[in-house]
Amino acid sequence: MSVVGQGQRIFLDLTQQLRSGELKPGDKLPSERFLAESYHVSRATLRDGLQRVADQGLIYRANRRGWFVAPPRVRYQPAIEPNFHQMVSAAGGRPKTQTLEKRIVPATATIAAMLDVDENTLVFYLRRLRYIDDRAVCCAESYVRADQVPGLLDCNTDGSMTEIYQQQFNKTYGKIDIQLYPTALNQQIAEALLTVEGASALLIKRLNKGLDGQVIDYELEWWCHDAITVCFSGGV
Amino acid sequence: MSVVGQGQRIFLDLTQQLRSGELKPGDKLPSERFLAESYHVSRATLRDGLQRVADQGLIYRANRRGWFVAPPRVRYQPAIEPNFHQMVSAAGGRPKTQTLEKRIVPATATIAAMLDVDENTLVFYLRRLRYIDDRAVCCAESYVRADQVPGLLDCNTDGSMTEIYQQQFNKTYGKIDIQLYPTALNQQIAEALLTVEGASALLIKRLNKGLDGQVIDYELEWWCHDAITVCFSGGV
DNA sequence: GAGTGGTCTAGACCACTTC
DNA sequence: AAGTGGTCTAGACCACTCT
Repeated sequence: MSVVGQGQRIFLDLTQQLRSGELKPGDKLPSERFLAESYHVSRATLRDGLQRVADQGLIYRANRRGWFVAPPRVRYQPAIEPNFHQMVSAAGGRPKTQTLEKRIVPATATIAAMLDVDENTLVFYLRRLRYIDDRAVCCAESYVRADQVPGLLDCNTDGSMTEIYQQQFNKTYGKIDIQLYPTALNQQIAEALLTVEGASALLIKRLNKGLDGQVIDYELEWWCHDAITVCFSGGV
Repeated sequence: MSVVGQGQRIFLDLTQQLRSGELKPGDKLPSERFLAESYHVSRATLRDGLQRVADQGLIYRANRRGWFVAPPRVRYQPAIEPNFHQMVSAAGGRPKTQTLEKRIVPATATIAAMLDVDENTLVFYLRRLRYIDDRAVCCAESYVRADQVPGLLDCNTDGSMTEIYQQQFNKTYGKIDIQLYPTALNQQIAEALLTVEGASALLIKRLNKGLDGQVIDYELEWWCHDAITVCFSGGV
């Protein structure tokens, strides 16, 4: 099977154009109908090719807006550098955080177990969007123990939570447990990220403890998979 | 936009069947034509629905063989437990490793930089397949410094490399640096994993150093994304 | 309002797996 | 040999974005 299909041909050609710099980060690709015609394929086949490029993280799709060239991935070291703004700035990008929602909610069984509190204990819930260069790349849901950082909801949460914890409550992260799942976006998250339901994503679950070993918060981060490279170390 | 499309309807229904246990891990789904007819949709739409389920990691596609129910993910802690056989056994699965290729090759610029040797230095190259319960879930390419473990290629590499290092060469891993990319499979790897070019995958790059800080090997692991949950810790 | 992307149909042909 | 998945076509209609 060394025959190259049409979808693969388009993938190879676009990949080449992207690597050679003919297309630059942030550029919008021509319309699907135009591209399909230039490759002499049907729109379905063209979209297959585009999807392959997107799976590699070289382009991404903005819902109903078209296909765009993805910027280089940002190095994300969740175990040692949980500060989004510092991370993006260091990589030469413009970070932004927008709080979509902050409420007090009763802990579900799952959340209660993670936070090490009783079910239905009231906890803070935050939903925030992370931007790099005006593109929403991450939607983060945080469940925070109210007893650890009372009054959190009165703070401006459009910056770094670690800074708030430290400056307002004198709390610093100790151990951080991280789980990582390649998965797909549900409708709500997809909408927030201006992309489509089912778009492939990286789900990072973080359980953050204080220096005293007590759980501070539990976070679900839904990342556009093309935006980051996750890095960490182990061993001695 | 609260209208649920056909693809999504199929996704929801199959997800429900999988969670309820009507379909069990390893089961083959009915043929696409049969499913399309039962949902009263075209094959293209049916495949869209199947793809969404696969993106969640609940089913997977075996090239030309059909769609199968995926077993639960195995916890993979690359930073502290690099032993595949132990990991899978602990999770109740049957692990297997098959060496596809072992050769001596000159280091390319990239590989030389990672291994901290001169370009074109001769290094060991291994390509191995990892199985869980007879399903190939990972294709691993290793570049090993010959000066660290001379004679490695004469060993049976169908087991754990860390054990060989330790028992034959008295070498133990010290620091491990890990990078993680959600990406898509190329043709060669896809073929080895009995899946299709472009299937979404998790690429894990590991740089393994000895206790003396010298690089021992550099490994590229291509994982079927549904097979594992990556876990690690950080902080104090 | 024009153009575009999102979704879907109803076929087709081939190569491969399975029986 | 039959059935299946892999790939592709040539349309269609709608809802949304863009200008």
